[in-house]
Amino acid sequence: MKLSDFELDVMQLFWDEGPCSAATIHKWITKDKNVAYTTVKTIIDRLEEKGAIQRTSVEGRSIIFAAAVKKEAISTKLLPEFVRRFFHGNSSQLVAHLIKDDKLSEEDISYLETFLANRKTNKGE
Amino acid sequence: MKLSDFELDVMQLFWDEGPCSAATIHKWITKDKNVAYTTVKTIIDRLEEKGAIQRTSVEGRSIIFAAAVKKEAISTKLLPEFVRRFFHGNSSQLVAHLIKDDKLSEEDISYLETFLANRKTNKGE
DNA sequence: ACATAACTACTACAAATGTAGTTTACAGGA
DNA sequence: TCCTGTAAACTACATTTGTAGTAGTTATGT
Repeated sequence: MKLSDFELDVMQLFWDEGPCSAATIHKWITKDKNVAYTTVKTIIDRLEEKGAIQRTSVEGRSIIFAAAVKKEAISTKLLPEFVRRFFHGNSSQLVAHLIKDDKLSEEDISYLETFLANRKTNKGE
Repeated sequence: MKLSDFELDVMQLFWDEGPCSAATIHKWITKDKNVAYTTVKTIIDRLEEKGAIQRTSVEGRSIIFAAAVKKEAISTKLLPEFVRRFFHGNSSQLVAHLIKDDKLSEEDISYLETFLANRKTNKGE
């Protein structure tokens, strides 16, 4: 399933905020860019056609949609492609890039340390 | 400058292999997928229009093109967007994802641990 | 000098994408 | 019950993208 940029932005909201109506998505989207309700609705229609979201219920006149594919499923497919394209398929180069560009905040670093520590613990048994 | 998937694949070759002709690019591309020479030529024409590549010389009947934008410039723009989309703008989650998916070797991970440790040391003084 | 192969430039076209208007239907308030 | 506003469904359209054909031109070997 191939999703466009705009479609991915909408999926982002379904993934992060859970099931909701087109009107709600529109409300969120317009915080970033000014698009008509019908534009968002069209994207939602296409996402439904593609099977990326599905109807779960109805609230008044509004249809409630929810993601039908996991974010993981998409990122797991796109990440290797991204790494291939810009880092010769070598993930460690990507990490090096992040480090070099100082993209890792203190918080990121703590998170990673914890993550690595836990990993080691689990490995050990 | 927005480049399509196919355009990025061609840029990849200019970036990695240096200046070359459309015929050469075509030869490389067809290792992966079967497309006509004119298709590749069209992509090259569009890349030139977009200013992503430029003519550097002529060899016989062939025009030699070379990348006019750095790969870094593109990845530096696309990576944050990618991270925003799939990892809440949080680079460490991307790294964690790579580790979880076994995309990093033990060596990569050791390197990362060392980096994290050093970083803390440097911060402390 | 000429023919020919190959390379460029131009044209074409369907599908996808971003964007939004128009029409229809119905939920909910007066 | 009827009106009205809102949401869904459908239609529209320019641009981008992937894909390739055709026509024109020229380097080069004979």
